[in-house]
Amino acid sequence: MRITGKRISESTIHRLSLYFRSLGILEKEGYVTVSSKDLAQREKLTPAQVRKDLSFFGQFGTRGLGYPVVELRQQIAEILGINRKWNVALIGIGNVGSALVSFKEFIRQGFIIKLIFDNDQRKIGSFNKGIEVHDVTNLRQMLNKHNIELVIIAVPASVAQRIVDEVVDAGVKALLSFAPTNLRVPSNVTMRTVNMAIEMEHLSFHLTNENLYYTA
Amino acid sequence: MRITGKRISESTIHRLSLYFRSLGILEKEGYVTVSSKDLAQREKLTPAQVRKDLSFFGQFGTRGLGYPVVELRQQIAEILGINRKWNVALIGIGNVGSALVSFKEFIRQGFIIKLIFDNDQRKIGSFNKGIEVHDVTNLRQMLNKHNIELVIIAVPASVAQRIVDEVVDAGVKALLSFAPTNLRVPSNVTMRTVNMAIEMEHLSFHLTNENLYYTA
DNA sequence: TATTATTTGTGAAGTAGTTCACAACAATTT
DNA sequence: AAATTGTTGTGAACTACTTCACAAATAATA
Repeated sequence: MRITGKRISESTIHRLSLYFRSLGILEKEGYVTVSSKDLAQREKLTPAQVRKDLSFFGQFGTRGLGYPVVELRQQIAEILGINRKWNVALIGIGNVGSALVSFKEFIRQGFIIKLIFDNDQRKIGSFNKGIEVHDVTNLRQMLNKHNIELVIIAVPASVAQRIVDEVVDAGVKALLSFAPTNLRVPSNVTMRTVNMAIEMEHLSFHLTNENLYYTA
Repeated sequence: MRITGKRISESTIHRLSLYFRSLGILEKEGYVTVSSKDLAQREKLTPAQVRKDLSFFGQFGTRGLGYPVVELRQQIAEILGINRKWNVALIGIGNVGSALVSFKEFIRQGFIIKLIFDNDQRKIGSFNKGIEVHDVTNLRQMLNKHNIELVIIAVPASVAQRIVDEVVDAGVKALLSFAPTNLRVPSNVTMRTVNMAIEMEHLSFHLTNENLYYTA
């Protein structure tokens, strides 16, 4: 466990993900070191922001030279917890669920979908990308049996809270939800929500209020 | 055009979307008015935050009583620009694209997918949810002809920037991208990016650094 | 009608996040 | 080997965002 004593904001974590990706590209391009200035430029940030973000977790750079690309990438992977595999379950194999199963980036990052659940008898027993679809009735015991650490919720809004409660009850501490509804989880559980309608609303806001004075 | 003279943060816009959804539920539940306290509770925010957010755009409430549910919802719809229909084009009808076409929330919010594009000859000419798939070669002229105001990018990372450039060139001012790569647009164009791998990395960060002292 | 209870709207205060600016240090050049 | 250049790491300053706190206004009650 890393002890920094300093608060880490969600924005910093988000930017670490961005740095991780840029460093992957830099590595492919053959760069050995990279300066905060270059990294900032690629992500449209300030060099100070990059240095500050990294400084929360240690001193990775060399003055006068910059950061070692391969090593920094590995360090960030460790910080983000993506230097290992995670057992993931997907609940709901509708349109969104199907797209997620095929999302190659997940596998590449070590997020391995081990189990798929649905409540539709026509889907149960079928296979998606080689993964069998299980009856959601057996949710809790299956999650435990397969040591699932991370669950993706891709079910209709109407049943989402019930499923979330069961998942939390099974001891899962991290959820990614695509259900367009407010879901409650205990404070020791992390849940992130992806709501594409809200993303669209940001865009329509900007189109509608083109000349409005707003911040980044 | 609304002139507030004050800066509106992206967080405020995001919360307006949340309020809009809560107000829809409140309306269904038969509430006539709602206090900032109640609204805040539903979204796990502070009452002051709710009032401050709304105050950027006008005075919608009545002291001692609260906000009129139906009217406030309509006002927020107007602010967000979702009191009308928007012509949307979807580029790339792979896994993600297919999921988006079926996403009912889009239609309900007035985001109408008018055109679908792909570069795969086997898909061109076929129909998805009643919408024909067009050859991406004709992108620019089709976008103009159909008055597309908003484009969703669901193509592989490798071709995303080229497509984005064409879309921008066609005069589109708002893009939603699902391509897991850094894309550049001019400053007068709004682009939002949904990257599910980054969402997963937030989760694995929290699982990995469970006891780390971090901010909301 | 007067009094009490609510709840908004907002300036002020407080907190969090970003950028500045420079000492410290490493690499390169002369 | 000294001087110059480049770049990090970080406290301080600044900016943005959130919460506080209360006057003002309305509704409910006596």
